[in-house]
Amino acid sequence: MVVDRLDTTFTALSDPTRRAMIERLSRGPASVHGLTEPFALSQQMISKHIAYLVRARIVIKTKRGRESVCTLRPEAIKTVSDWAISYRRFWEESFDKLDVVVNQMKKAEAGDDKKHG
Amino acid sequence: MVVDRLDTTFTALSDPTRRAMIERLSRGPASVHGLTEPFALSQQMISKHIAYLVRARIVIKTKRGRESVCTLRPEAIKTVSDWAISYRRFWEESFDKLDVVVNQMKKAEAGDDKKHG
DNA sequence: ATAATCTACTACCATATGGTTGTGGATAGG
DNA sequence: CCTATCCACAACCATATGGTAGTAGATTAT
Repeated sequence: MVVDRLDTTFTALSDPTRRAMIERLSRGPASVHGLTEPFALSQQMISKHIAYLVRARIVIKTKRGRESVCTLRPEAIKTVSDWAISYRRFWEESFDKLDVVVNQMKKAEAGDDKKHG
Repeated sequence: MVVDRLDTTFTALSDPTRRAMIERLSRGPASVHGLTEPFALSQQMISKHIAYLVRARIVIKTKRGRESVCTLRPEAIKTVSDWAISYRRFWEESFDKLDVVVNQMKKAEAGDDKKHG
């Protein structure tokens, strides 16, 4: 079930329009029409973009009369965060190593004035 | 500079082979050949996948003799984490609301036995 | 020098994606 | 009922991407 949702999730996130949609939806649900206005794109393209978000289960669409209301799924975004954070140890270690190097350089510089002429 | 690196970054992350490469590289640098073996893909495809990671500045390639050594850029992964975490407030609020709903349901259930009979 | 190894470059194919245009269905409002 | 609005569906196009096959360049080993 949780299989390769990461594929469709990251694909959905690779487009700036869709990320902007997420930003918009993070402030509350919106209809397809409501999502069309700010983006200067055709209604068809907006629907297509929404389809990618729905496929990745980032967004849920609900019929309400003649409108389709789009709602953001918080868990989906958290999934991305979880993926990245699983490498937290890696980048923190790297930054620690960088600190060590920087400090060594500072020490070397401090006792190294004569060489720089 | 920081422009739309998110586009290429998320595109790079949308493929399971490339995510596996990142996993591999998070445990240390590797040559193209070293990355080819575990994946049962042609050398050409591996190079192509690496190209996507390089384009997104997730990986850096360095020539060493006849080899190309690939190194992971920790900052790149952190960028993804930062993006997701920028919505942290959103999903935490949502989960809080969910908690409220769940608690209300529990309360309702507790004093509601007669209706279900 | 010759051969084996590591990598890049090119051409080629199928599918996915961003985008347009046209249209039809369903609902809301006059 | 008639019309405007909201949305979906289909056809179509250009480009990007996953993948294969063939080959050539550069470095290492014999």
